[in-house]
Amino acid sequence: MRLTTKGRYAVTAMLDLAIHSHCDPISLAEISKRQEISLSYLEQLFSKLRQAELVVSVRGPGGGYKLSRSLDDIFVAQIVDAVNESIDATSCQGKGNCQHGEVCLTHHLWSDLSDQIHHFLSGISLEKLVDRGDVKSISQRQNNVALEDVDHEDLNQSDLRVIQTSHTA
Amino acid sequence: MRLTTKGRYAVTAMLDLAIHSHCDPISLAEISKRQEISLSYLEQLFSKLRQAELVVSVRGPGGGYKLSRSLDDIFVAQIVDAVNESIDATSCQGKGNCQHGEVCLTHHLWSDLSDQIHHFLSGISLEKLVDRGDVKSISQRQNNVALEDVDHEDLNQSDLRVIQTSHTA
DNA sequence: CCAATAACCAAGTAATTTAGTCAACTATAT
DNA sequence: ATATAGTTGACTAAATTACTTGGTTATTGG
Repeated sequence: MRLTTKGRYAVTAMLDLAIHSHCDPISLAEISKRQEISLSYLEQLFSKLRQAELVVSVRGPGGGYKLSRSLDDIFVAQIVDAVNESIDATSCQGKGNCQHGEVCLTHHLWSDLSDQIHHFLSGISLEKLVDRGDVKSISQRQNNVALEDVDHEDLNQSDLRVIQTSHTA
Repeated sequence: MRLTTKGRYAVTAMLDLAIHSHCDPISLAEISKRQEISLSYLEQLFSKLRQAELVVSVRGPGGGYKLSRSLDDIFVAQIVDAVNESIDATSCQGKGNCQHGEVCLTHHLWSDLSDQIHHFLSGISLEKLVDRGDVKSISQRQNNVALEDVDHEDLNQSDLRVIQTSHTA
């Protein structure tokens, strides 16, 4: 069963994208700053998210990533699936060959658990998350922190503008 | 989120114990043989299971482990908790300090998921598992295999008796 | 009593995975 | 042209898992 920082990072980044994306693509650099996830690591994750057709990329200046479809059509389970190979709790990846080609004693238990988890995460869309009160307030806090960080850095005016518009748009 | 071979082994071993324990304690060597789990590894796991008071040990010849209480009072969640430090899906172990002492954007999602998993596994007792048809048939298969293995080894008559009685009792 | 049994315990280790770095390359907007 | 930002691959440090090794203690049947 794999559900570690990798899957959490992916969902967090996608939720960040969902909150801040309106028309312009969002760069990984912005997500990296707000969610404090290594840029290079985000690149790896978004490579998989793109392969899973959950996001589309726009290259070049002003580029970034956009969600491939509407918020109510992207589910947490899909995101986790895209970066982890599965959220399967069995040792045999559901194949049922855990003990000499046959199922082990607890195979069905883990299979049932996998179904439960998958069902739960499949029911949660990005839209649902974005609409949550706690998510809204946490996002607002992150925006403020991000703006403070900008003050402490030696950025030029255009950098600042990009970050501010993505917050307030 | 930790739910790997470790937790699976622990549950499998406990279920094996539940199936075969009637009055006499069951040695880890027997469980090791039937479930194909390294004996030394089982020792480590049972050390934790004993600390969690899920099993009691009997030392010396004829010794082994017994469940500390009845089958309907031991739940899968307790077993996993005993060997993994938690089945928590959050990155902060539920403390809510995932981002600079405050909750991260997806904290509540993982917290909810943890509750779901815990609730599911808390509802499954060893008794429920033992009563399942698939568990019964798999256990029977394992007994047959264990007996075949005995034939291939150079064991004395008393060894054979111990294993057979534990199967049929 | 004593030897066999089986739990107990600590330390070490190989393999795997995660999380992240580094260095290059490609497409595109200004 | 040049800066931006995605794309890709290889590589690495740290952590964790899944063991192994080598003991020690307690208990029991002979």
